[in-house]
Amino acid sequence: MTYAKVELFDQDLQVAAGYFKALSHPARLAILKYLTESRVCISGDISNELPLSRTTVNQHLKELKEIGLIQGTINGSKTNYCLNKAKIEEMKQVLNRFTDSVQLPEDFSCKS
Amino acid sequence: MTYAKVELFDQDLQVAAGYFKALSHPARLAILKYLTESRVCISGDISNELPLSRTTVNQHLKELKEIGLIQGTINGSKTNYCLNKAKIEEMKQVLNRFTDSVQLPEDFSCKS
DNA sequence: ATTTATTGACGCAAATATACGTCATAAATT
DNA sequence: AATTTATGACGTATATTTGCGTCAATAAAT
Repeated sequence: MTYAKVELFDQDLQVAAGYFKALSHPARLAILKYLTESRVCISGDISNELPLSRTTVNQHLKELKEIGLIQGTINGSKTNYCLNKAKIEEMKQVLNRFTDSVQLPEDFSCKS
Repeated sequence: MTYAKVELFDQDLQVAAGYFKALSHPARLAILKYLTESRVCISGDISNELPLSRTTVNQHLKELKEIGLIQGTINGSKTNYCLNKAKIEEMKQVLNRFTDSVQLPEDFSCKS
């Protein structure tokens, strides 16, 4: 998604890696978890929930927004952030498709 | 897993984020995929499969090894790398536990 | 109209990740 | 024994991520 060499890999691996990357920081997991529970909330509320400054949380929100997992709706001077259900479902599919592809057989063992 | 602030989050989020991070680069996904198909192989073989130098691939292998997803067995002058089935299963559980936790209800919609 | 919130954009410093080349080491080959 | 192979450790340059403070802009409240 970011480094030059990344583009030399198969498209499906790039896409999967992109989602994994979006989930690679606990702050972003915490945000998704919080949005799941509250369904709708404003960004300010979220930074109160996390041990990070408002600007840093905002940056994580931006990242999640850019990959499409959440969406922000402007409401007066506030912004309501919530999960993008369709995108989340798509992500789950992509992630499962990958993790399923590394399924090992019952009798597997490391033969050295 | 890496940044100082990461440790301020719940343990389960840290663990999940650690696995997601391990999967956040297509080279590592390609390695896992390749190991799944060949079951056992040497590191040199893998770098031939990827558009990266041997040392870079070695570094990705090291990362996967450190988190436990793969293991390397020294065999003479060669090293046989293969998947650590138990750890992979554990990872899948952790990842699923998280993704399941962001399951949204049928009637969900962004209320602004 | 003037403050007071609420946000996002911008820039900066420090920490990490990525990608490689070079070396050293040990095994296999000649 | 000398050479070739195979690997990992180490160092380095560059790119990206984190984390945060400051500012500007807009909305809300006084």
